Amino acid sequence: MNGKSAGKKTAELPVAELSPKEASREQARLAALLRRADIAYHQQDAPFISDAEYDAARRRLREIEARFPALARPDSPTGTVGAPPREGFARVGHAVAMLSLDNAFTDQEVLEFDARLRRFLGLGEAVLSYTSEPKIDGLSLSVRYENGHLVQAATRGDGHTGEDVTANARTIDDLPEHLTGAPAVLEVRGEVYMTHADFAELNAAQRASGDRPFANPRNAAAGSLRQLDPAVSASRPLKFFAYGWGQLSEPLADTQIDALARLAELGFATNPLTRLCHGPEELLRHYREIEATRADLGYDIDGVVCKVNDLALQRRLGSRSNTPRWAIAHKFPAETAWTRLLRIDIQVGRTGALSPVARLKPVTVGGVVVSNATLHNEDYIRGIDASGNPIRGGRDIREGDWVKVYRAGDVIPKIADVDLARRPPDARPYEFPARCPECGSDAIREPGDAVRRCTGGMYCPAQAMERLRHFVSRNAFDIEGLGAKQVETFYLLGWIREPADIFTLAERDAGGEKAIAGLEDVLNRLRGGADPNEQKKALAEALGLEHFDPERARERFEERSRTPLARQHGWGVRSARNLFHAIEERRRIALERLIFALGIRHVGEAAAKLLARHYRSWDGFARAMSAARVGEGPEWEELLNIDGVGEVMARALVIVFHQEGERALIERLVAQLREIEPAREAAAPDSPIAGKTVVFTGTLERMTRSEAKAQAERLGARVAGSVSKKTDLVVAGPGAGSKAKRAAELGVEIIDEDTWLELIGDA
DNA sequence: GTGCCTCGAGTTCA
DNA sequence: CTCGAGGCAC
Repeated sequence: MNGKSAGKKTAELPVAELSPKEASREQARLAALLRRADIAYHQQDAPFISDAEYDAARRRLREIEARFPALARPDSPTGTVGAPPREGFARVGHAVAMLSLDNAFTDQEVLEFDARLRRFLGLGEAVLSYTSEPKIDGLSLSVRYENGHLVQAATRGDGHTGEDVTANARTIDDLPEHLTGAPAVLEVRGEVYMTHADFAELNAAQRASGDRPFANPRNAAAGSLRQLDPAVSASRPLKFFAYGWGQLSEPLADTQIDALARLAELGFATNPLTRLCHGPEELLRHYREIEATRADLGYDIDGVVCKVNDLALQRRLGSRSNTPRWAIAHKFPAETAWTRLLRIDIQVGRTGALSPVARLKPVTVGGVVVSNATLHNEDYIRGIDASGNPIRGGRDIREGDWVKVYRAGDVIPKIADVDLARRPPDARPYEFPARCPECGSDAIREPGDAVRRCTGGMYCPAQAMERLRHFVSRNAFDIEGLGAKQVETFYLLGWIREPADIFTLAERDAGGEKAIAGLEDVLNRLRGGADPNEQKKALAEALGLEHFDPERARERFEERSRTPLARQHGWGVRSARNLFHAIEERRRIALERLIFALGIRHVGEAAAKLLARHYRSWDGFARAMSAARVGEGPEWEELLNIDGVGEVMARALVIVFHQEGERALIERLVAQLREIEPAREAAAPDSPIAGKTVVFTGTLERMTRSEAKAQAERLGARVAGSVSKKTDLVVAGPGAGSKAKRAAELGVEIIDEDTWLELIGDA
């Protein structure tokens, strides 16, 4: 700048032009201002500066702290500096789930979306209005305001539980700290992103400081928001577009477009390209407009989001388990790249499924280097199914081919095309192995099945190892310090061949345990003895040394305390002990985790939960499975009658409990456990439906079936899939058919949805 | 038997 | 994230 700038008041200078001294002065001024403002606002309820001025001051202070880290003080009112870096982020539950969106890739799919909604709503030929806005390629954030104050910010996570990134979110300029005239509770949802310009600058700085540059703006934004030290986040140029909301104490508006306008009024950035569109043709036109300007936007977008404008209609349409019915993401075609397919490998999964994987000449697709891609199954590689029909997306793929790679959903690498012109003349159609490449057993394909499976069962090393990995996975036994990698190592060492072995590991490692006990003895002697010479003598003796020598004593000490495990690379005495401790703790396990951990085919997390809730205890479950016979008898009927269990799953369960090898494996495991916690008892034993068996049928209008089911279970009822003598109550919506009829025949009480809601006291 | 919808299983890379 | 398939309503 020019020499005059020195004469300007410090408060007016851009932060970049401040000398360290000026910065320090300015920092003190701003900190004092903010502190006074906070007191006036919170304690005296008499603000003397506007929210905008407050935010500007806070932003400036943050900028100074980011640029002059030496000035950062732990008591800074920005609350962003000096906070002790934490282990990770606290988990936060979302009061209103953050759902993901259904995708559309073609115009056709958008037209179908519109047609589906009009059919669902019974609108006939009437035109539905939608909002249409760019889909920002960043990461979703939910920001909670209470009485106008920003109190919490959370990432999406799995949609139900995210991570608490409040301190970091406070450093985003587009997020006001205070709102005026907002509902008492307001959760704003939107996308955190980084512009191309900021991204380039950040990466230049990363390179200059020797740090690794980020692959793309989205990764940079995600990495910046998930910094453990908020001061680092503060120095990153993150931005935010609001596009929706979660929990609200009062509605924002009657339509999506007005709600967005309201958010903009409150001080949030909303995307300027948002339009109201009448009917699907306008949606498609807007999509093309946005596609045309995509390159000039200055930030990444990966499509356009269409939402039903009328919020009352949104409510009527409701949501499926993971996606709202009233919105769709119309995605741009994914980026692709050509590369050479070097080789096709076969992997063997937990259930014995043989999956072909393409090993590729590494190639960059969408900023990420890809060297593997899934090829799904046998038919996919041949491009035709078993009956000779071409399959969707399938190609005749051969080793040596040039292939076009893309990342489905911007994540999973897949093969989109094969360049036949460049196919090597000697390329042969890939011959899918008929034997398991891991154990040599026959690999067969059941009729109607898409995958070929190894028949080696628990005797196939690949399957055994995959089953162990599944056993220790997050929703199964989840043993700290025993991840997929560790089990793999232990499996290869021969220490763990089946789940029960995990629990005898400590015992078998006991050579070391004894040594540790011996060392403790030595330590005790050291602490007890008064005479240093006596101590040395005692120590030498305990370590089997003739004379005391510090170096040799230490060597011996280490050597003695090393058990087989502790001798492993990356392990030590302490980590081994921690592992054994974590394993001990898991001798107590929730029933549903145990059932899931068994890795029975078709029995995933949801099914395991169902079974645990139904049978209540391990004994009840195991006895029923052992007593059941496929296709007949009361136990079989009971199993099938669980809502969500069909014949295929029931068969898989019963068969496992009747195969000698599998059964013995389960028994060996259970013998190692101390306590299997029964499924949670009814939360409300005094509710009117506690202990009753309820069946839902027909269309429920006020809630989804799964919501109704979850609610009934919370209140202590069992939800069954079909009506029998044991059914106490049938809740029938419009369109109920055979089930209501059968209930009437059996004299079971039938009520409608409203009566049901009244009954459970939630009208 | 057909058409949702959800779940299970397998997948990649940072 | 996606595909295939199980389960259920119609």
